[in-house]
Amino acid sequence: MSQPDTKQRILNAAEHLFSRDGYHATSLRSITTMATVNLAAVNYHFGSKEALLEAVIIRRLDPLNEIRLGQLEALLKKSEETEEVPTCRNILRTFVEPTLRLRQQGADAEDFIALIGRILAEPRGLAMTIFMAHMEPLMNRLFQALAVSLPGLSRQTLFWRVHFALGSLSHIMRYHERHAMVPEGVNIDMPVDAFVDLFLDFAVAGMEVTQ
Amino acid sequence: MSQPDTKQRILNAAEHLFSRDGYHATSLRSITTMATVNLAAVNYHFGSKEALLEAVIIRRLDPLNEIRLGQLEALLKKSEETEEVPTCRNILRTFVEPTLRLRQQGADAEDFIALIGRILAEPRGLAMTIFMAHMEPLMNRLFQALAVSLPGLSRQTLFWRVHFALGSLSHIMRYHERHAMVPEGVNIDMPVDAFVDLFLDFAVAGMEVTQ
DNA sequence: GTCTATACGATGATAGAC
DNA sequence: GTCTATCATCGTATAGAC
Repeated sequence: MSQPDTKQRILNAAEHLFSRDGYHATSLRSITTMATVNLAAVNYHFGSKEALLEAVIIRRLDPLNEIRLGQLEALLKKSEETEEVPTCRNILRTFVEPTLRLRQQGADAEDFIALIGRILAEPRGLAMTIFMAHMEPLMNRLFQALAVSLPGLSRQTLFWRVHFALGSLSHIMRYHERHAMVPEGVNIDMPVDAFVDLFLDFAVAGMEVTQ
Repeated sequence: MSQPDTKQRILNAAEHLFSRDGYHATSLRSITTMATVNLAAVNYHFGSKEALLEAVIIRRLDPLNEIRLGQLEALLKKSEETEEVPTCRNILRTFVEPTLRLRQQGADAEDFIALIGRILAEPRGLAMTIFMAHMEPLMNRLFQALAVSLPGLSRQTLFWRVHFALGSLSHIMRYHERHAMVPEGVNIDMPVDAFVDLFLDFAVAGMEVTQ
C-alpha cells in the first residue's frame, strides 16, 4: 500500500540518527527500521545515503536562513528610513535569536541543531560543502552589515571576530547535550530570551572592543 | 625484523586519518596501510580500535594540559606573592596560547587540533568521554581562577561566558581547514602571537562586560 | 615478545527482479 | 514501491613464523 509520507518519515528518522550518532556511524538499516520503511526506499526516494543527508540539511536550513535573512533585511530597511546605522547587537540578534529559538520548536529541531554542530566539525566532509553553499549569501550580507556598523575595525579583525562570535554560538548549540562538567548552581536550561541576551552581552562586547 | 617504532607509526597514521576523516569513517586497514604495518598490529599493541583512539588523544592532550596547568599555576603563585589578583586576560592566556601555539609544531599537531574539533562535536561519543576525563581538572582550576578574577559575575553567567570563549577557540581551531567564504583582504595565516592577542581582545571583553 | 597471513561473522550500500 | 541477492568492506580473532 502506498504511504504518502514515506519521504518525510525517512527524513525524520535520518535527522534524528545522523544527529545522535553522526553520518558514518548511522546505517541505512537503522534509518529505514526507525521509519518503518523498506531498506531500499532510501535509494528510491533520494538516490543515495549522501543525497539523503543533503535533503535532511536543506529541509531545515533553508527556512531558517530565510527567517534570519528576512529579519536582517527588515532591520537594514528600517535603518535606511530612520537614517540610523543599526547596532551590532541588533544585527547579531537577527542571526542568533532565530537559531537559539529552534530549541523551542521541539525535539526535531534540537536534532537539527546537533546535526549542524557535527557538520561544522567535519571541515572536509560532503555535508560541509552543502552547508557552506546554503550559508554563503546570508554570511556575506551579515558581514557587510557589520562592517557598516563597526567602521573602526579592519576587515581582517572584523572577519575573525565574526567567526569568534559564531563559533561561540555553534559550540553552545551542542553544549546542552554534554551534562558533564556543569558546576553546582548552574542552570543549563535557561529560557531562550534570557539566553539570547546572555550570549549577545558577551558577543557584542567582543565585537565592539577597540584595541 | 623488529620495528621498535611500530606503535608510534600506528599512532601517527591513526591521528592523521582520524583527524581527516573521523573515527567511524577511518578503517583499521587504512591506518595499517599508511603505517606500513600488518592489520593485526593494532589489535596486538592497543587491543581495539577504540583503545587506539584513546591512545591517540592522550598522547598529545596530557602534555598540552600539563603546559596549560603549569602556566596557570605559575600565574596564580606569582599573584599570591605580589598580592594582586591575576587579570582575566592573563588567566585565559594560559589556556589559549599553548593551544594556538600547537600550530607552530608541524603538521602532526595540526592533525590533533582537527581531531579535538571533531571530538567536541560528537557529544555522546566515546572520544568525548575520554576527552572530558582528561580536561576536567584543568577546567575546574580555570573556572575557579576566573571566579576570583571576575567577582562581579554570577556563577551562572561566568559558566556560560567561559564556554562562549572556549567555544570560539575550538571553532577557530578548525577554521583554517575551510578555505571557503574568506573575503578578500583577509589573511588566514596570521602569526601566532598576533592571533592570540586578536582572540584575547575579543574573549576578554566578552568575559568582563558588565550589564 | 613481535609481527604476519588469513579467516570469520557482521554489516555496509546498492542493483535488479518483481 | 518492495523484496532479495550480491558483493565489498568492516573490526576482530587466531594460528603460527620469526
